[in-house]
Amino acid sequence: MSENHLEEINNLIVTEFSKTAEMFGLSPSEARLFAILYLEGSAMTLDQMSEALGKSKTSISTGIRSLLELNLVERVWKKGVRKDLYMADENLYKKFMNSYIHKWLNATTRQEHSLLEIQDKLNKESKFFKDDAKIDEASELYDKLKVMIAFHQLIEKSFKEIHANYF
Amino acid sequence: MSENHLEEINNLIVTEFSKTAEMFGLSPSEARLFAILYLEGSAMTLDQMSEALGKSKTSISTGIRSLLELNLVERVWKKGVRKDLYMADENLYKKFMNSYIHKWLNATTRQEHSLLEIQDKLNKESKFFKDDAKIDEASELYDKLKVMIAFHQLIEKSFKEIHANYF
DNA sequence: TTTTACGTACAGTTTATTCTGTACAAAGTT
DNA sequence: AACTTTGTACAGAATAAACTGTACGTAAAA
Repeated sequence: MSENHLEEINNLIVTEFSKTAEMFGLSPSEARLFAILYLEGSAMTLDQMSEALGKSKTSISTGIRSLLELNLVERVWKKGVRKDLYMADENLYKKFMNSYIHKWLNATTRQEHSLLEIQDKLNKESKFFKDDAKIDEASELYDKLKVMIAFHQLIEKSFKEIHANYF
Repeated sequence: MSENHLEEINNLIVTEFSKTAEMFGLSPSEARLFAILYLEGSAMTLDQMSEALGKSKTSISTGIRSLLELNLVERVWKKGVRKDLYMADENLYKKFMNSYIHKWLNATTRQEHSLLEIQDKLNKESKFFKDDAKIDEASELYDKLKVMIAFHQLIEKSFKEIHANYF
């Protein structure tokens, strides 16, 4: 009886916490996998997670790989255990925020870089424009690019500040 | 010739900027729609966007609705124009960040609330537990819940700070 | 060495998302 | 009034994402 209650509450927590993980950019299935692992507290094998989620081992395997790449989960080793063991970091806030901020910083600097390249390209090409209409169009594009690049720089600044404040 | 070049550069910018918009949680199609609209600079009709993206008007219509809900786009009115006109806000940073932060704050407070309710439920139920194992399990769940709730509160704090710093 | 267990690549299937075309209501035009 | 035009609801089609089962390489166990 009370077994069921705990089971049910556990499920509620997993469901709710999955939503939070989704906010951090995890897909619904990655999120649920992480939630299960986090709530378990200790290391789990692929089979255990497969059992807990009712999904194939293959599916869990790819899911875990994503979480590893995001640095939200790590493989641990335990004496005498042959299967791979995986564990969610205890320090939720730190891990999630770190992973998230880095994802943003990576993406935004990369994108800023791309925009700078485009800007450069536009610069070179627009030298050959004679037609006034084209020159105007190019100049408008140029302005937009400037704004977008500045936008990226602001984002970078914000995320760097969060990072500096909390870690 | 140079027409093509501008065309191409425009397309590069749209593609690159879409990725940024995706970081803010837009789906790929929403992102591209926004990028088109933003880069255009002036108001566009559904038909124009449909043409520009090579998608059906129905598709644009639903896409625009999403962007409206996210408050990233607004409907504008122009004398003598019968069709609906939509425009992306010029102030990228402000709009995106605002939309983003509010999305986070909404979600995280809602989720925190849910967790508190679950905590309450667990509290009530665990009063009836006699079995030691169950009591331990309940207490572990309780601890996890506490951590998660604290996690949400930290997130809230972070996002409120960003909001305060920038607006 | 042979056997068994484990994890993942890959192909195919299932499920979810996105898109299209038709139909229709609301508003504009003649 | 009849006739256009415009936007969206809805159902079905196309596309993308998630999942499964089989197959196989690698490593531990017998």
